[in-house]
Amino acid sequence: MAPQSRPTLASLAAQLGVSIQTVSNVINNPEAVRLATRERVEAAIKASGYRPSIAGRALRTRRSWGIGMRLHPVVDGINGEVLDHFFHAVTESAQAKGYRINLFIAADAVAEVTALADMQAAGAIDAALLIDTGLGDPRPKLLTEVGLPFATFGRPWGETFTKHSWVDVDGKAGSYQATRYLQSIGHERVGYIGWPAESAAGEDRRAGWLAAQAELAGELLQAHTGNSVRQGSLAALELKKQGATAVVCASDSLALGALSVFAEGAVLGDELPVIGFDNTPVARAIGLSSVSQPVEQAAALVVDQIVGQVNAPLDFSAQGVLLSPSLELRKWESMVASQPSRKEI
Amino acid sequence: MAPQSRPTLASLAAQLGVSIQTVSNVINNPEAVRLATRERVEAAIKASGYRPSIAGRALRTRRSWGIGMRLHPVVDGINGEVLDHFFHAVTESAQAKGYRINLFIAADAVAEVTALADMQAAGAIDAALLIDTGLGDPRPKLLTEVGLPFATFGRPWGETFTKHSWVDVDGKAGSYQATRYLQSIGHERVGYIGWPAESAAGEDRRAGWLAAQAELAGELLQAHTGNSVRQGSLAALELKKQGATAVVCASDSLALGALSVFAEGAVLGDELPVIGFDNTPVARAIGLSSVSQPVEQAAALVVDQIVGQVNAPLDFSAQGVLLSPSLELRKWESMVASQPSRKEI
DNA sequence: ACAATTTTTTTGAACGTTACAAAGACATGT
DNA sequence: ACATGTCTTTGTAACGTTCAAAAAAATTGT
Repeated sequence: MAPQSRPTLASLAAQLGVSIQTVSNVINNPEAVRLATRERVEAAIKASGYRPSIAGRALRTRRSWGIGMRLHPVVDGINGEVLDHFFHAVTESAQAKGYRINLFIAADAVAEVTALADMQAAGAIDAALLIDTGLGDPRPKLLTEVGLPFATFGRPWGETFTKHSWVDVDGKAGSYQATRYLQSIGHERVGYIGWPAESAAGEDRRAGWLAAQAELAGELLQAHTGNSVRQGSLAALELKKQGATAVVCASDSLALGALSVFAEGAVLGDELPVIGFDNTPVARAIGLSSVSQPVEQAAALVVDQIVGQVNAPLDFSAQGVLLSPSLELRKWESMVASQPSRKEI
Repeated sequence: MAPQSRPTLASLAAQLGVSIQTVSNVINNPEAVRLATRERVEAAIKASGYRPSIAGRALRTRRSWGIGMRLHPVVDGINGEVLDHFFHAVTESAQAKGYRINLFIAADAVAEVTALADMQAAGAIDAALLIDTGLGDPRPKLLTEVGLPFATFGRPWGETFTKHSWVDVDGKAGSYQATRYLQSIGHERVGYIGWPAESAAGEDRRAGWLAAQAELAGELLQAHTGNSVRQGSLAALELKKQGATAVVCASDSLALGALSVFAEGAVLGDELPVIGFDNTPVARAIGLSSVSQPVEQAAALVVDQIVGQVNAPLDFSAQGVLLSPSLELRKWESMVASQPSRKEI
């Protein structure tokens, strides 16, 4: 009634001379309304710019259309780009299905679950999306106990608790492909630079290289280290000493470091004997080949899983999907990471 | 009543033998309740794990405690890290004040405003946070017309519409400081590598270098280019030809490129004659000096501004805050970006 | 002991929506 | 004309919360 206030079902109904329920039906159950009435109501809705109140709707239906997602601490930055991309894709997929992403921060896994449970209790979210599952991750079990629907980006590692929906990328397949490629262009002694064995995803990536190199029955040249560029360089130097002529790396950061060792003598346009992981912008800029994760597809699938669970919470057909990454081949484009031959520029 | 359902004010009240309003008061207006009653109610609340329904609350109070924030397309990645950090800090600040961040995506500025207006109409958000203001940005004006409280990270550039709250970092002061530092360690011919003149933030950063170099009355050596590492290298090469001995760059990406030209002959531990901007992890890894933005402070302030506007929408005391960046000085740590002298490792 | 005052608690209504059931309109077959 | 069935519309109630005002209880002063 008040001129300033936003339109509601009641105000529209009064204006049109129909009942509130009829207007509601036009929105939620159009087939139940006679065509003539429907069109009249739809026109009024459009003209008024009416939007259903999510509070009113949530109160009545007990659905918030919110998905809780923890914003992890800023990680390396160079590798966080994959998560960045994933975030974007998830938000897009969720939005397309009518869901909104609710961000929050938490200090650790337990605090994350507590925060999610609180948000659920408050009716702020219908489900959660977990990122970056690790070995023995406690969150899936806890969330299941709480009764909050969820899916994870990252498979369940180890035996802890596996009855949930997840999407992950097959790191093993990626590094296998990368290693085989380096072999195919003439490298027999392909080394691997990766993370400590505690990292489940890291071990997965290592397994692919291992499988490919084992086929050649040569010496296995590998290094476990941190994720910095510097550490990549140091590890690369060591592997080169041991006779490696090329390396597959667990990340682009490590690959960037390895370049300074393995790109020696190469000129712009060459295929570099180093392959990274995650296909970050840095790799693109430099012309570094890298294993690319199908981030958008993963995001779409994980949102599908979440929506499915929200709509059918009883149907406990938890499923996992393992996506295959692809190898992005490139030639050296930029002179970073080694002294360029000046004439090439 | 039902054993499964979550506690509500009504269920608590019934259980305690008090009225609903009393329980509500314990939560929102504790001073109004007698101590003995209050403690009894508080104990029951804690024991039951009760959380107020945000839907019920929002419906009644017309406050959603949501802040809309657009997730921008993944940018360079190497520089997006600043935004990443800002996102994190904003979420943390907002959460500490009881607000939740609602993510969404939009194709362009107009779509962003439309989406925000829709969310406001639906009662999903109370306010918006705009990021990355550009020259002639249409959003502040549009949002003001819509009547949605907001603040921006980024000052209003140009004359378009300035009556709004904002927080920004003084890029000019940062590059001035950087240039002066390079001068102080012996460089007279400090060049500048920046972005095209269309970039308002870029021009701001350039202005600081300009001011510092103008004081020496020497030749002004500068280049406008894109933001890639490669372009940084090319520009650096050109400036070096013209006689520059050091450069200040508009970003760490550019600085990374410039290093391959200006770090020639340097050894690990040297102070590099290149200074970047935004203090990204890459700069940290390499040992590149960089201008650091006070991201967390900016986030806290912009959230303060938003909360202030939500609570006092009539008080139109739009204010801008300009924060000073700091110069992070480093010494060359990693061998990326140039051939390392092998013995140093 | 009682009126006046203050403190504490309760009552009733409303925020906007949808589920459910019932009523009304309309057509069909006898 | 009337019962029967289908299609369309409407009334009532409820989701959980807070506001405003009224009622009840406790405190104070005389």
